[in-house]
Amino acid sequence: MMNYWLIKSEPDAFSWQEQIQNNIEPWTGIRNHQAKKNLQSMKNGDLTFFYHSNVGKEIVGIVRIVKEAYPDPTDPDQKWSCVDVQTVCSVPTPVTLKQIKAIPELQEVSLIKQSRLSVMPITPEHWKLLCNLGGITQADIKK
DNA sequence: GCCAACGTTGGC
DNA sequence: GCCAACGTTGGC
Repeated sequence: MMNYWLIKSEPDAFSWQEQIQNNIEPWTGIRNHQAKKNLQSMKNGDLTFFYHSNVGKEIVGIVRIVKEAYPDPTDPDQKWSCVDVQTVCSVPTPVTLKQIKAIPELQEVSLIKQSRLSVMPITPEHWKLLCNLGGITQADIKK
């Protein structure tokens, strides 16, 4: 059973270009309980949108979970979690927040409803729709 | 346990 | 730079 997610990053702090260069990246620094819960629900192979917050405000890429939740090494108390993500592909036509807000079917996505949440689930229906908007094909996200 | 004060995120 | 939304802290 495949699950879909969306993670946010401020490009000034960590951009999609850096993700591409690093290929596999530990997703550390999450300090919110709901986001932590979502991190811990991620399974190897799950696909995740990579969203640029603040600058760009658009979905720019797709990554895959390659290591399930483990203690965040950047947390001295080791009470927060992180996962490892691997670059899958870029989104040919980045999907902007503005676009998403303009589409009635997408009004329920957490990106809009819980604008401060940085790790959130995406329903399969929304995933498919967002892929279509971004020009992502099934072939792009196969191994 | 309530709530005011304060800090952070993120869109505009 | 502003501010809404929301989380956290600390006094009571």
